[in-house]
Amino acid sequence: MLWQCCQLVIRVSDMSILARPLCSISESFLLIQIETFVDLIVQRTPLREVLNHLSMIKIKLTLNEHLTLFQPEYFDYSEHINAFWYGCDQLGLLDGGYYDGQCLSDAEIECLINHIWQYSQQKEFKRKVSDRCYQARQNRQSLENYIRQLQQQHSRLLVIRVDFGYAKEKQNFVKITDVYRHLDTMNRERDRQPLFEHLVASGWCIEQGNEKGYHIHAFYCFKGSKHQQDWYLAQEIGRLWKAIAVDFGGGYHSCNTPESKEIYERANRLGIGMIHRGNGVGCENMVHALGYLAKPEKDDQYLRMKPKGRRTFGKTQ
DNA sequence: GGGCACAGAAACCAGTTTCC
DNA sequence: GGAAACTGGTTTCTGTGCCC
Repeated sequence: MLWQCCQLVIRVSDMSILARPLCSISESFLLIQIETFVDLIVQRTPLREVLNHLSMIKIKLTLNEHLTLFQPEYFDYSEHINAFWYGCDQLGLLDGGYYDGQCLSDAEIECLINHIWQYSQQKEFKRKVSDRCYQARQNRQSLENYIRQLQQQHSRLLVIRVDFGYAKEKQNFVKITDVYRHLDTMNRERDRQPLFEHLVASGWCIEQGNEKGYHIHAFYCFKGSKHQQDWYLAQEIGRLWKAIAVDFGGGYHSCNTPESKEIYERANRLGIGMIHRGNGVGCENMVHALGYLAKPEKDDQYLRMKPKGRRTFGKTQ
C-alpha cells in the first residue's frame, strides 16, 4: 500500500524527469541524489519517510542512470556513494542484471536500505567522514602557510580570484572527466601563455555543489611590480577558460570586478587586488580570501566521485 | 616543444591519543 | 566505550627544471 502511494507521488511530481532522454541528467546531480538518499538512511530516518523522500523517488525513476556511474576501475567514490554501491551489489544490481528499467519491489527497496545501513555502521565509513574533514583542515593550513610565505617573498602582490563553471543548460552533459581535462588544459596554458609571464603563485580546487554542479575555484598571484590591472587579468583568465570549456558553455565569475571589490572593501574584508606586504589587514584578508579554496566548513561541496588517483586541490610549488 | 627525472604535495590508510 | 582528532608511513600524482 505504502509503495502504491509512493508511485502516485512519482507520477504527479516527476513527470519532468520521466520526459528526459536517457543519460541527460547531470552526473553531479545524480551523485548528490545518492548521497542525500544514503544520508537519510544513516540518520535513521523512518522507512516511510525514506520511501517518500524525493531523492528515493528520483533514484527509483532513474536507477539505470545512477548505475552507469559505477565504474570502480576508473573512479574513486565518497563513502556515501560506496555505501549505495554496496547496497546495490548485495541486490545483484551491479552485475548488469538490472538494466531493463524494471521497478524495484518494496521488499527489494527495504533490502537495499538495510544493506546501506549495515555498510554505514562499519568503522571505515565513519572514519572516512572524519578523515575528509581533517584532510581539508590540513589543506587549509598548508594553503595558509603558502600564502604567508608568498607575502614575505613579495612586497606587492596582485591577487586574482576567479571561479570557473559551466552554463546551466550544459551542466547535464558535464562529466567529472571533462572538468579534469579542462583543468589540465588550463594549467598547461598557464605555463605557456604570455598572460601568465609574471605569475608567482596559483592554486585551484574542484568542487561539486547542488546548484552549481561541478565548478573550480582558482586564484592567481602576479608580481605587483609588473601588473596593476587585476580586473583586466581576471577577465583575460576567464576568457581563456571560456575558450577551453567552450563545448560546455564555459563561464566564469571574477571576484576582481570593481563592484565585488567594493562590497569586500565596505566589509573591511578586501584580500584581492593589489596587496602590499605592509598592509596587515590586507594580508590577513588575502589569507582568508584564498583560504576559501580549502575551507573545511564547505562540507557539502566536496567531490563525490573523481577519476582514480586525481586530486581535488592543488597549488603551484 | 617533448621527454625525463626528481622533489614535494595530496591522498590514503592504519594506529594512537584525546575528549565527551 | 565510542567518536573525533591527530600522527606518521606509504603511495601516487604533479609541478619544475634540465636536457636534447
